[in-house]
Amino acid sequence: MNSDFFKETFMKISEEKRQRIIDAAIAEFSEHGFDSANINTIAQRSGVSVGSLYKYFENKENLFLAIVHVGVEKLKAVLEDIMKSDESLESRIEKIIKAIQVHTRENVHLTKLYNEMTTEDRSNLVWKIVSDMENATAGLYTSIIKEARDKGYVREDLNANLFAFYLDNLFIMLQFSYACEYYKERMKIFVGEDTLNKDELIADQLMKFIKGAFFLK
Amino acid sequence: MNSDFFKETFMKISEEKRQRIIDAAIAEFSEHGFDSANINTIAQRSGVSVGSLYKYFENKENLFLAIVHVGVEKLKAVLEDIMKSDESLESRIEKIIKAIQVHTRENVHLTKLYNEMTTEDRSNLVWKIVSDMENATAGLYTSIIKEARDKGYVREDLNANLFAFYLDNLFIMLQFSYACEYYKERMKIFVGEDTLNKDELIADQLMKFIKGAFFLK
Amino acid sequence: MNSDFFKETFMKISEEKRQRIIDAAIAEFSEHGFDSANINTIAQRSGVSVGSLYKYFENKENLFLAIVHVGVEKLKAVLEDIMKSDESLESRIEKIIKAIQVHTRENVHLTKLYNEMTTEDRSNLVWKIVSDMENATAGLYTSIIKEARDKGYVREDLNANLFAFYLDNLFIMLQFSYACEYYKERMKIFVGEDTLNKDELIADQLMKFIKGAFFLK
Amino acid sequence: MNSDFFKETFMKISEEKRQRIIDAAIAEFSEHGFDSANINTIAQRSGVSVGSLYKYFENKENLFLAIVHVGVEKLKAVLEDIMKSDESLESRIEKIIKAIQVHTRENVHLTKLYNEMTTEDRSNLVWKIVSDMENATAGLYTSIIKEARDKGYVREDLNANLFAFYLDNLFIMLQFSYACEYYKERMKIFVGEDTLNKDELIADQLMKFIKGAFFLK
DNA sequence: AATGAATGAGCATTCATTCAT
DNA sequence: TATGAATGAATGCTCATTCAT
Repeated sequence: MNSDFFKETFMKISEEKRQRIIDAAIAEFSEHGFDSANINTIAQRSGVSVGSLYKYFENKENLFLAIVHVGVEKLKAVLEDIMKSDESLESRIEKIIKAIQVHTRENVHLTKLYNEMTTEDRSNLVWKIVSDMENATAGLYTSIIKEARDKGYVREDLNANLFAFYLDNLFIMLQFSYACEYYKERMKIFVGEDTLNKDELIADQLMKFIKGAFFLK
Repeated sequence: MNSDFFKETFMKISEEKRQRIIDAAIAEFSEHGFDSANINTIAQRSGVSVGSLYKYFENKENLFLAIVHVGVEKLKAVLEDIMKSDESLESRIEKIIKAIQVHTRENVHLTKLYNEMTTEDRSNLVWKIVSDMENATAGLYTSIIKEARDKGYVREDLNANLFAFYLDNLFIMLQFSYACEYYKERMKIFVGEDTLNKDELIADQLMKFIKGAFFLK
Repeated sequence: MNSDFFKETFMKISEEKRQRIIDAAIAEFSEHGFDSANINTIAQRSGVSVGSLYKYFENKENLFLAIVHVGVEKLKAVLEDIMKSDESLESRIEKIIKAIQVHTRENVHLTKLYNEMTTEDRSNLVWKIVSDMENATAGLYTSIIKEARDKGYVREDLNANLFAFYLDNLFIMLQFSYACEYYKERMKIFVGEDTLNKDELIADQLMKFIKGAFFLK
Repeated sequence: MNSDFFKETFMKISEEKRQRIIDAAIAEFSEHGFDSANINTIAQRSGVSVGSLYKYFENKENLFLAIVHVGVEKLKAVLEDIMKSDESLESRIEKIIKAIQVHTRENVHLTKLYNEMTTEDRSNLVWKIVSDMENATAGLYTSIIKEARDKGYVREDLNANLFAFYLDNLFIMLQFSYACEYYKERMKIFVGEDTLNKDELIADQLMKFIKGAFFLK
């Protein structure tokens, strides 16, 4: 963990307690946003006193940033894992789509938090944490696309940077559509009520969409 | 205007005063988010007393919802205007992209507000307002795509609903990338610092991306 | 009143309410010192809501400074009134002593506050307010002493500045001895339990002490 | 040491550690006042755990009182040393003035603490500790003055108790003027900026002032 | 005996909402 | 109808004190 946001003491407590705090904070922040999130509630939810919380984190903002950091690292790990294999662009994209479906469902709060972050006043600070990941994935996408283009696997006339951008846009919206109430409702309009059972359809069609965009026919 | 969110009195005041209130509220809510937005500040900014504000709107939430409603209607008008022409799918998509670029720049606050809305807590209420528009656009996209598919203009194997969904996803992210700090920063990673001067490139490549996804070659 | 410390709104309320707030604040601050003084208690004591208090004063510190200012102005008025007459040094000193006895008893809280002030961390800020008075009285004392010296009424070998300093020191201690618990107890050691009935003795002997110090015999 | 304020355990630790605690406490209390003084900071400053501190002292108040006691004893020693010689009143006063100048500069914290003590709230408790010294010095001053008066060395018409009182008042103010920020600033008004280099002048004039008050001419 | 992590009551300050004028 | 002063509940943060190790 990046210790810019928490004090030494936070690493001295039991792994289990640390996790309880992180979980409670992610839940609270993702449900209410930064301003309305209640530190006292986080303390209660995690079975820790407010005083202790302030022993671990300088203030509310740092707790928030630490939490964001955790979320980012988790997502980064998932994506890098996939991207660093040496499979084809096509199969990597397919894997990412599936991974997003699984990871997002398992980390709904984290994804909500990510959406929350994009609205904050604090986005400059937040940006410092997230940019690391965004840079990493952007770079990966772009280079893989370039490689595929140079090998003649995908159309020549595409701008690798922008295609990577649109690709990532589709992925981000996919995440939100699985986690955030608003986007979940919105997806129902297109997919129907039982979105849960349509994972495969959603993935297949997205794959088709993306392949069409990228590949020669 | 939909009177679910404001009291009769709001329609009795001058158009100009009403607009001042709406503008001030949009600015305040989009800058600080729902919770941190300050009703007293909105009153000041719009040159109206708090007392009056509460004569026009039941409470903070209703003011927010009324504002959201305004934003939605505005966006809806832009989109419907474009979609209701009888041009080809391709040229309509092109027009939407350009329209988003122009409209978003002119209505940064509104777009931020839209992002804000997608955030928890109030999303159920918000959904009631937005669903109307989302349904409309979703329906439009889908039917146009179906039509094009039936006419053999686009690939046969696409699911019109889902392709419409991904299309709209790309549009939403494009809006945010032009208006919200976080997404603006993120776009820079892919496009470089001077995103302002790359409107055409961004539009062209997005067009290429979408055309590839949809069209036969 | 010096408006550096309160907001306009404070002058818009009724004289009576303003006085209640000032009295409550003086009492609270003089009893507990700056840090332990409780704003919520001041609000209650003065029959005003906390919210209102914060409408009148930016924060706790400004309320404190405003209060100090009031006290200083009051004392200043008393002293200047006496010093500006054109009586002899001797009779002016006598009048000051009597005035201190009366004023201090009538403004016990204010005098306690003055003692409190001398200990505060905040003494730089406080100093700005008080220095005005201290400068005024110091100047007055010094010039009167100089005048008396030049006229040959008092000993020639005295340094007017320093004699003014010691004179004022005696006056300050006299005030505290009438108002602050600690100094009251201490005075009893010298004067006996019923200090209350010994005003005259105390004044006479102090007069004798000072006259001896100043005057030729 | 008077064990009313500390537990047995405090005497069982090394002299050096004890001194560290006392020094840290004097510094903290004199810098911030009783309420804002931070026990945890005192623990850190003295390199002792909070737990231990509470093993030595029942609570914050008792630590404060113990500290006050130390300060009082120190001052008492200085004064008694001087007063118990059998020199003349005049030379004893002179010695006290010089001693105050030296001692105060060496024990600024202690003097600030003394001023702090005179403040409300705790003054009853404090009084119990200080009264011992005040009684001693008051008695000493008074008896010496009486003696001098009976011997015809000083004016007959003075009330020994009250003259002792005023004398002590001058001494107290001298101390504060050398140690406490507020009083230091105030002294500058009378003496000018470089008070540091005017020790002799200050002492000489005070001597003159007091001698005038006491002695026949 | 010594430690220092944990506790939670307490307080300054904000702001949605009300209501007398 | 309009005003804006008044309200007071709510919350981030601190620190004296405890107690398991």
